[in-house]
Amino acid sequence: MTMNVRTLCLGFLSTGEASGYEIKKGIEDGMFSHFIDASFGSIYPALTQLTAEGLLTVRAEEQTGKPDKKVYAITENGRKALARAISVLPAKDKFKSEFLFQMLLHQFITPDVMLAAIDKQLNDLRQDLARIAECRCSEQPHAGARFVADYGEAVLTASVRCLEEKRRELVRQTAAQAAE
Amino acid sequence: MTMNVRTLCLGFLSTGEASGYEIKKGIEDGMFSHFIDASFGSIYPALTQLTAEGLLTVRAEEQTGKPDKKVYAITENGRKALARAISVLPAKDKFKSEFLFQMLLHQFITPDVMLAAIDKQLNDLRQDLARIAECRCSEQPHAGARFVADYGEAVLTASVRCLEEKRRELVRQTAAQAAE
DNA sequence: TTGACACTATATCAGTTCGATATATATCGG
DNA sequence: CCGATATATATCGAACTGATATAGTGTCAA
Repeated sequence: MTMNVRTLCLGFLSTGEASGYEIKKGIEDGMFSHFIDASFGSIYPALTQLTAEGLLTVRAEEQTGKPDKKVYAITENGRKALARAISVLPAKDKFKSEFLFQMLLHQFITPDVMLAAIDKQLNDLRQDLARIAECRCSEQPHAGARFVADYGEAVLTASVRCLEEKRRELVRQTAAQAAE
Repeated sequence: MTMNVRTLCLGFLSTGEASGYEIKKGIEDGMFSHFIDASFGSIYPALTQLTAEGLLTVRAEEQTGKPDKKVYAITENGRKALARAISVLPAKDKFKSEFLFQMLLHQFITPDVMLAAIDKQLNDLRQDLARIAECRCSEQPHAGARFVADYGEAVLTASVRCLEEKRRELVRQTAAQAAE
C-alpha cells in the first residue's frame, strides 16, 4: 500500500472538494485523526503534484472576510489511483509513544514527574475519546466511519482503564513509601 | 521531551552496553518494540554523534565466526543527558494505521480485499501479543517493563476483540448478500 | 563443492515528512 | 490602534525511513 500524503489527500478529497487548509483541519478533527497525521509542509506540495498529474483539479475561490483559497477536487483518474493504492495488504501499524518510553525508564525520573506524565496521558486519551464521540454525532455514519470509530473507542477505552489502575497503584506505593 | 533516536540509544544503553546492530535488534524484539522503532540509517549516525559528545564510549570487539563490532557504553554524562531528556511532559502518542485508512475508505475495495486486510491485521496484533508474553518471560520484569507490557497487552487485546467481532459481522453480511 | 540463502555488522543516501517560520488578509476584544 | 486569533499558502532545514552497498561467516541442499 502506497500510504503517503498523496494517498491521504486523495482519500480525503474522495468525500468532497476542499482546500489544503481544509484538508489539514479535516484530518485533525475528523475520523482520519485517529490513525493519521500530516503537516502543511507535505500537504501543499502533494496537492500541486497530484494536480500536475491530472489526479486532481484546482479552482481559485475568492472569499469575503477570508483570504482566497484554492479548492481541489478529485478526478476520475484520481479515484482510480486511490482505489489502486488501497487495494493492497496494509503495512503494519506504527505506534510511537514518548510516554511509554518514560514509563519503561522510570528509574530516571522522580515520582511526581511520573504522575504528571500519567495525568497528561490520561487527559490526551480522554480528549481523543471525546473527539470520536463528536465525530459519531456530526458526520453521517457510513460503515467505514463506524468501523474506525468503534476500533478507536475500544483501544482508547482499554488504555484509559489500564492507566487508571496503574495510577492508583502508583499513588498507593508513593504514600506507603512516604509513611516509612 | 527530546524524543529522538539519540535519546532512544541512550535509553537502550542505560540497561547495558551494545553495538549498533544489537540496539536495532533489541529495539525490534524487546520491550521498546511496542512503542518505538528506529532504522540503521538513524542509529549509526546517532551513536557516532553521541560518542563525539562524550555521552558514550566505544570499544572495538573482535569476534570469531562473526564480523567485528563496535560496543558502545553510556557514560555518567550520558545518564545525566538521558535523565534530563525524559524528565519533561511527553508529547502526544502518534499512531499510524494504513489498515484503518483502508477500512474508512472501504467503498473503494472489494470484500475479499477487506477480509484479507482484516486477517493480516489480526495476525499482526496476535504476533505482537505473543512477543509481549515472550518479553515477560525472558527479561527480568522490573516495574517499568511490567508497566509497558500491561499497557501494550491491554491495548492489543482490546484491538483483537473488536476486530474479531467486526470480522464476524462482515462474513455474515457478505453471506447474506451472496444469498440474494 | 559450489551456489543460494540467511545472519551479523557497519555505513551511506535519496526520498519523505515534520516542525518551524514567513507572509498576507481579516475579525474581534481591550 | 494594538495584539491575539483564525484563515490561507508556501518554503526550508532537520530528522528519519527504507533501500542499497559492502563484507565476513555459517548452513544446507543440489
